[in-house]
Amino acid sequence: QLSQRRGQKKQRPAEAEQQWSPAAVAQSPSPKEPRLGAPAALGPQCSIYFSSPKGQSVRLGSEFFDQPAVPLARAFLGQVLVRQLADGTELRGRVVETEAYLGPEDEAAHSRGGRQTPRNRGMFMKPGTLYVYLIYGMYFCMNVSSRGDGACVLLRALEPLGGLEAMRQLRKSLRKSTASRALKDRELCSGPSKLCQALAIDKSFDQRDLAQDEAVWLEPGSPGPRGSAVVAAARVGIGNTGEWARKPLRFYVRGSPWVSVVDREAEKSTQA
DNA sequence: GACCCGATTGTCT
DNA sequence: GACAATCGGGTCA
Repeated sequence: QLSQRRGQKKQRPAEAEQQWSPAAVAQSPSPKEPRLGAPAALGPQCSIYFSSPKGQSVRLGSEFFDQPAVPLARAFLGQVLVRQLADGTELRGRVVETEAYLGPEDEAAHSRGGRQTPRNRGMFMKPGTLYVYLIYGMYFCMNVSSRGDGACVLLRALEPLGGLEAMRQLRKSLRKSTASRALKDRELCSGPSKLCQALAIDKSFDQRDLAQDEAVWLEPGSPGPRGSAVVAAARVGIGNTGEWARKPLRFYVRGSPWVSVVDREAEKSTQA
C-alpha cells in the first residue's frame, strides 16, 4: 500500500494564480445580512437541473444527481457546495476535485462485490443521498450517491468562497493540534476530511438528501470546466485493488491551487 | 469476541 | 518521505 501511495504527487508550492483567488470570486453574504428563503422550501416549479423559487436561492435538484458516477463526478466540478450552520452562517465552496466510485464491480469501492451494510447504505439510496463515513477513527469523508447501485462521488476538495473565518475556526477546533497557528486558505478544504471539518459535516449527515436538506445543498456555479480543463487521474489512497487503483476516476480542475493532490503525469496524458 | 485495517491528516526528520 | 493517531466496521472463528 505504501509503495502505491508513494506514487502520488505532492501539491505544488506555486502561488495561487489570480484567477483562482477567493477574493476575486464571490464573497458570500455575511451572516448578518438578511438571508434568502430556506432552500429546502422549494415550490413545485422545477427545471431540468435546479429549482428557483422567486429566482432566489437556486439549488440543484435530484435530476442533477441522477446520472452515472463518472459524469456526475465531472458535473460536480464548478458547482458550489453550501452549508448553513445552526446560527445561520453560510459556508460556501466551489467543488474542484472529486472521485467516482462505480459500484459492485469497483474493487476500490465500499460497495465492491455488492456489499451492502448499515454503514454504506447511503451508497445504495437514491441519487443525491449523502454517504458520510468515519475513517481512521477520526475523520469523515463525504460522498454523494449517483445513478447506479452502490455508485457514488467522493468530494475531495473545495475552493473556499465564503465563511472562510468560520471554516478556519471549525478546522482549528476539530483537529487535535497543539500548535494553533492560523490555517492558510489553501489548508481549509484541500482534502476530503478537511472539507468535512471546514463545513462541519459529520456522521449526522449520513443518508441526508443533498437535493432537499435544509443545512446543506448544491448551487450551480459558474460554467464548469470542460474538456482538457478537467484532469482525470488515479484515485488517491487506493491500495491493493489491482487495476482499479489505476483507473482515472479522480477528476480535478487543471491549475486550481485548491486541489488536494496534483498528478503531473496524468496532466500530461490529459493534454491541455 | 478477536483481529485487522482504512477513499486521511499533521508532524517530524 | 516516514509514521503516529484512533476506532468503527468488516471478517472470520
